[in-house]
Amino acid sequence: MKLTTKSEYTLLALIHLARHGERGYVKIEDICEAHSIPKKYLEILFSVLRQGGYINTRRGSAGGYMLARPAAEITLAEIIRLMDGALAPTESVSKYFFSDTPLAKEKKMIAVLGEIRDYIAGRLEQLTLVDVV
Amino acid sequence: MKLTTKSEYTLLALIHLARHGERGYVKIEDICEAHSIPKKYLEILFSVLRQGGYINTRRGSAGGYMLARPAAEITLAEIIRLMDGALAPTESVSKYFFSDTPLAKEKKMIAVLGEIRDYIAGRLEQLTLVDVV
DNA sequence: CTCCTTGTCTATTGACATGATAGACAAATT
DNA sequence: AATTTGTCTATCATGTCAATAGACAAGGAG
Repeated sequence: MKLTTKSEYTLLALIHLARHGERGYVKIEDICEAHSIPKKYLEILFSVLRQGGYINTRRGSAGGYMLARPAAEITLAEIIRLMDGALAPTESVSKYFFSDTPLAKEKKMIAVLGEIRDYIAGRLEQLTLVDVV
Repeated sequence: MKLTTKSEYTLLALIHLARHGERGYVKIEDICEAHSIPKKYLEILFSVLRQGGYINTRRGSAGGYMLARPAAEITLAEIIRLMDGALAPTESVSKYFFSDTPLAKEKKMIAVLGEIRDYIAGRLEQLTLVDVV
């Protein structure tokens, strides 16, 4: 499991959008100023969110970004997976990538790590943006 | 939290030593062959373990490596911390590094991540080498 | 219709960590 | 003395993270 500034900035920005709610589009610069995020960097992260269908955009003045789905339907797990990859501590215990890691043959290690993965995934899949706003 | 091949190779090697038990020193090459670990790379990892007091060494023929402490007293948590750093998902929820991360001001996020950290740390601190041999 | 505002795209960068390798050196056993 | 093994220093390729720059496209305001 990885949790880089990609996920962190993204979650911050999404929380910002969730707080702003239905009151129209939010300019990227407002978000960046509020949380000290480099503008050009957040643009890249937002382009991933847009392609993932999480946000709607509008250009021109009065343009900006807005949540495309209800905050209650966006889980922390999917955002982190989208930005930083699988939640498993190591590849060999990821549900979707059964590629070999050095530990792959140590069944007890795999069991331990799998258990931790299940906890992390379970917890983060329960939580949505509304829980952290 | 990070779990790279450093921790993975190290855990594998320690498990190997634990299985060999009191039956004398184990050559690094035997370990490498058994688990497909690059020899020169494992040497580096072993030097960290030695400086940490986890293994004893002996040179010359019939030399090699041996656990310096009972396997039951070596937790998975300390090995992973030694090789890959803190167990917390992100710096801002690490017990020892309260440095600022972007999420630092979002109390609910910190609570969630702290909870996950506590679970991971608790689990890995309970488990020792004998549990995974 | 034109200007201004804002998002979109392509690319490039520096810093750092990971994973690995090579070779000289030191110590202990036979 | 010869052989075996660990120890040390150094270097390397690759990839990711984090950030920045600049040209371009689209929409709204006047």
